[in-house]
Amino acid sequence: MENLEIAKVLSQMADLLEIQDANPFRVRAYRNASRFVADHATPMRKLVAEEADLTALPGIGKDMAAHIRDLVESGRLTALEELTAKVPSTLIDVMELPGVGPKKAKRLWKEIGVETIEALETAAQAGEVAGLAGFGAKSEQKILQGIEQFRQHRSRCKISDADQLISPLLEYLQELPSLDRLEVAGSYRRRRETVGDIDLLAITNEPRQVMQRFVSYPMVARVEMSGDTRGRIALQSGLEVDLRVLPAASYGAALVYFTGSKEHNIRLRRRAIERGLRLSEYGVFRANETEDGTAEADPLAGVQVAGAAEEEVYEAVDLPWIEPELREDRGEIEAAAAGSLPELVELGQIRGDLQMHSTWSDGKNTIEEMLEGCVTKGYEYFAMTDHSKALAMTGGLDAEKVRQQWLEIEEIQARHPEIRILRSQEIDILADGSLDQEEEILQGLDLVVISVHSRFDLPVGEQTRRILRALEHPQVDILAHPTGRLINKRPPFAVDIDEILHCALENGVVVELNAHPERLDLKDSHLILARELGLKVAISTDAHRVQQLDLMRYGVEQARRAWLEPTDIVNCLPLQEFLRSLSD
DNA sequence: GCCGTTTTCGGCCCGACTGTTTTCAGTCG
Repeated sequence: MENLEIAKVLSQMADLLEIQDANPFRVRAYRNASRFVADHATPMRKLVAEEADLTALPGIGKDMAAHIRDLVESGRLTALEELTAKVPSTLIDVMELPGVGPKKAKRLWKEIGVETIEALETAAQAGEVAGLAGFGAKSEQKILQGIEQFRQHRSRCKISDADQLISPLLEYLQELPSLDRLEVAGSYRRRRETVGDIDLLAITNEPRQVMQRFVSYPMVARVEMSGDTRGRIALQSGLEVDLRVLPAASYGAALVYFTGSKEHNIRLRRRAIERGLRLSEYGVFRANETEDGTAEADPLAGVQVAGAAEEEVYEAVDLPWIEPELREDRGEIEAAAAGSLPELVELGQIRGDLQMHSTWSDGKNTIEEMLEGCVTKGYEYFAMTDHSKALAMTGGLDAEKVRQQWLEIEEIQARHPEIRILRSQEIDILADGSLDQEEEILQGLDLVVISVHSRFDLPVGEQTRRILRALEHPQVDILAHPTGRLINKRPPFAVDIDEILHCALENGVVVELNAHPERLDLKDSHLILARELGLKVAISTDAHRVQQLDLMRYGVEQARRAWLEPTDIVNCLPLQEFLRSLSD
């Protein structure tokens, strides 16, 4: 059983326990374990096979370790079966609906026998829901609306789509003179590959005006909530946007809080408590105790010791400021406390782009146009990586065509001494692991990039062996988009990524982080593993037109999420050093 | 259910909004 599946079972456990009114901290333990397993690049089945001590993993104790072992070995979990005997597992879907949590799901089930979304729809349409205690006409309507949405689109929004969708909203809000500051926080600021919704943070002395403008944005499909300090709208695109309005004295604390992640925030708050402080979106306060010893209910009670800037919030809990991309509780708090935070790679440090296509195959621009685009970026070099002949639909190049292309490259290079063109190709890994190009051509290329474009459905063992065989070819330099996923479109092909990364390291092959926002392949947890192994990474745009050279930023952001520094990235090397690294 | 050199027991983050509750529970982020 793979990590994602194990994570799913653990999360189901959490949902079902919650419906049963289990100890909320027990529920949280399952959620934490689920999240950890989902994010972990090394397969649990491998750790189990090696008889590794699973309880050494964060958030995994004796019980979780046993659960994971059961799931790996039998694909089943007795504890889950016992739970689903008591609570129908289809209630998990019902809980996905907005406004329906564990308590209401339980009531729907116990009082009117609703176990599924379909049954709930029927009951709501018949008006049976509104009469239940805790429900009313509005919640019944909200449920019906939620079911509609549930069916339409459930996928998260790609970060690049979010960039596009919210920039006009930001401009619209910024036209308001009384708005002092506007920031996008949340997973968007952490630059996750997808975002569930958008969190906006506004600083103003006129909260009503800002909220009013927010809810009257022309692209609003519905207003879901609008109070004095918090509002929520759904755009016509389906993307939901939250706006929180705060005073300037709380700006830093609010930005920390709404940037998250939730797990990162929990750690910060715990540090605050350890120091006799209370941390909320309003600031850091010296904790006051009421006479009976309970916590003060007023969030602004006590003396504010920090809050206007992020730096001072971190300082109040004895930490340096932490880059948003790192705030996932994946060790950044410990590193910050120890003064060992990484010096994250920046876009300006990229000196070349190592995958792009031209009109020779399926690109839309000529080699020279792509060159000019790279010069504009200030690059020292770039690799011209048109497809190989197996990809006939892209006009892939056979040996003869490649030789012709070399002549053109030579001619263009002569006219453009300001940038080095690397003779390269994106060569298909055929189903048996051999490469789709003649040996003589492979020897003549400056850079050999390989990738899988076919037979995505091979069983995991076969797919892995196919790629391992290709990695062992002595001419190979870079393995491109190693898992083949397309976000929201195509799952990664079944492959043992752990084994592939190890094999790449042994064979001196660099792995590509494909910067295209639809790919972002490798994903952050894979890149973390690569870094731990000391495996180098290439960030490449895979541009098919000049404009797409701009996609580099998404790759760099993803790399930053994985703690990568410029020394981890081969295309941060100056040209001569990069060329030397290829010959090693 | 997890965790820990102050703890192996007793903690575990915190506040806003909605709807239906006539004073607050549930949900959400």
